[in-house]
Amino acid sequence: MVTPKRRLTSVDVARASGLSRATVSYVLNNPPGRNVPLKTRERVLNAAQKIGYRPSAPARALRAGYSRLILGVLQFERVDPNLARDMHYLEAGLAARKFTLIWHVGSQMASPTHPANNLAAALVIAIVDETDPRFATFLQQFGAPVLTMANESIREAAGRAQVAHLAQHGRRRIVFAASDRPDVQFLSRARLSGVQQECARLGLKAPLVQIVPPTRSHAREALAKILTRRDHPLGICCYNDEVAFAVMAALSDANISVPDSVAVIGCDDIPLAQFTNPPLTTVSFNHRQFLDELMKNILKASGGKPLQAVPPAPPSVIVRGSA
Amino acid sequence: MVTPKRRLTSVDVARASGLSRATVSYVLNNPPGRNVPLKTRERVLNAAQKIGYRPSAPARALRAGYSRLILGVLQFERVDPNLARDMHYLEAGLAARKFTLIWHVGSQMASPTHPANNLAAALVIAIVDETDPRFATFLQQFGAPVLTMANESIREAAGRAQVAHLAQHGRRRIVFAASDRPDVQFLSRARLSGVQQECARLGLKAPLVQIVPPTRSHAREALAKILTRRDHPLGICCYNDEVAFAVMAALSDANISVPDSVAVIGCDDIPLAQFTNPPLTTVSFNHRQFLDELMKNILKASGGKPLQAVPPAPPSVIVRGSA
DNA sequence: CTGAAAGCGCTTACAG
DNA sequence: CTGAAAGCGCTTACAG
Repeated sequence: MVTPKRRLTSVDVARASGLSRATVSYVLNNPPGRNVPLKTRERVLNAAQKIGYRPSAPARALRAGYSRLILGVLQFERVDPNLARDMHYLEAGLAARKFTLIWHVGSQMASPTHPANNLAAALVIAIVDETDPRFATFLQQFGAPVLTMANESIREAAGRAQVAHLAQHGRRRIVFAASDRPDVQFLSRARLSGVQQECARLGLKAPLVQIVPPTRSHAREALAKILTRRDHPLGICCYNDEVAFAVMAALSDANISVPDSVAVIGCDDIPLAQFTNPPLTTVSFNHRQFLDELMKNILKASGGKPLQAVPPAPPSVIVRGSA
Repeated sequence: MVTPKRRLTSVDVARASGLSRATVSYVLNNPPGRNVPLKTRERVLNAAQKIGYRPSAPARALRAGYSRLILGVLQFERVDPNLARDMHYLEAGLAARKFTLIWHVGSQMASPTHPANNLAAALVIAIVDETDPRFATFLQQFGAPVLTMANESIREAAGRAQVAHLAQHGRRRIVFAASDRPDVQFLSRARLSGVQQECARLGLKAPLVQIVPPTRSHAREALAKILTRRDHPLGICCYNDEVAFAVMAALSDANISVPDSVAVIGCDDIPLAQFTNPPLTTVSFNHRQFLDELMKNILKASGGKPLQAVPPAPPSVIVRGSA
């Protein structure tokens, strides 16, 4: 006789184990103050395993009023190998506490009533432009407390560290090489602000700002004018390592020696940074400490406690050769 | 009088609009064969908007037995700027059809009964190592049809295209520069297979295989022996552009001119590829066409139709200077 | 268009 | 440990 295919429920586990639905649930959820004998536990778990039972997350979430889902929001463009490593670390920590971290990587700002967006997440972690007011609205739609990870002060600190390093190595004229990507302008601004602060503190002239397009020929043209200024030893702070690659290529094309004539410093320490000629000096963020704090904060917040700001660890300079 | 905070339900919308719960649902879901007059529609939508109603996804999923959630599974390490662009395209297309694409990026293979993993997704799109049998088990736990995107034939085609280009430019001795990253070995193998096929087809000797570590000094050492072989004009097919960066740096350190002495070709066409000296010749995938096919397939599959393999478009060589 | 109702699968308080 | 039950919020078939 052929039984029609049907979702397996806790009733099936109860039947298969010869126990009650209540006991099945107690075993599977381990509520405090309910000690099911080991033998009974095993009967339940074996039966569940045997018939291939998987509890329904929607039903659970509906019943509980919340889920153990944590939703990360970011754009794929923001993912670099370092961030990837950090996110694995974060996810492993959350998984150990039975939270699942899933990601919304979209640029799609769907309507708030769009049900598919309503995941009943316990918490939203946003790695987005917190200065963009549209994001506040967007994040609200998920109907969960929001923890914004992006952090202005750490970005400014990176800019300051770049200038401090260049100044220590005798550069008196600072250029900030900005990205032309619209989606990172807010990051770029914060970093520039740090560069400006440090120039002022050290008594240097205000930095020149030059947007560097992401293609070789355009980067070359963009930098041509600035490179004729040789009033002082030039140091170029790049928005990030990608921009630094473009700057290094432009300098190479113009036969300008690095770091003798012009020093270049990047930001992020991507794995490819060591492969420029000369290898790229850059700024590295110490995220580990930050993530540990963040994790504590997440666990608190998903338990209903209010969120608090997490202070980032200071960035450090990785000296390689370009500055 | 202070009302206690409570989740808003469709009952609240019914009350606020002075209509019935059934009507609210009909307006919000637009079921076929139910034509609610425009005026009534507006009353419902305005009320929902006004009180800030957001339907409960878990309740909906529980009722419907399925969700409009599509779960993508990949590792952040696999994300490059090109993939990011493609995924935005895919997501926008799905969003237009009211599907939400979310991502599981973890390496955590949680237990199948872990409820948080049970999202009741309509479909799972996996960008993973399909040759790793553990993934099959892992993906099953999501309890949805699985569409594996990774595709052996396109990878082999990339390897063949690399060799064809090098051979056309007079290289008779082919080296395959492999990655040492454990997580891409299966990709690397497929690409090598394509390289071997094309060498055989063109009557070249079987390619030498050299693992290239991702640090400059180790890459240099690894390539030292191979570079002494000058029996034939050498062409190096790199597993991807990252490996190509390491190879180019090693050649530069050894004062070997590219492409005169040794030609180098990458794979993927990452944005930084143009910034090596000389700029990197590489293989580019035409994903757009593939994604359109994939989208059709997804829509079919989430409607219960069986999945079918999607043939990829052939890759093309971007000629820049290194080969 | 309304109103009353069933039922998706789950957890949990309750009486035994 | 069981058994019967309620209720999370939703959609939808039904009679009116």
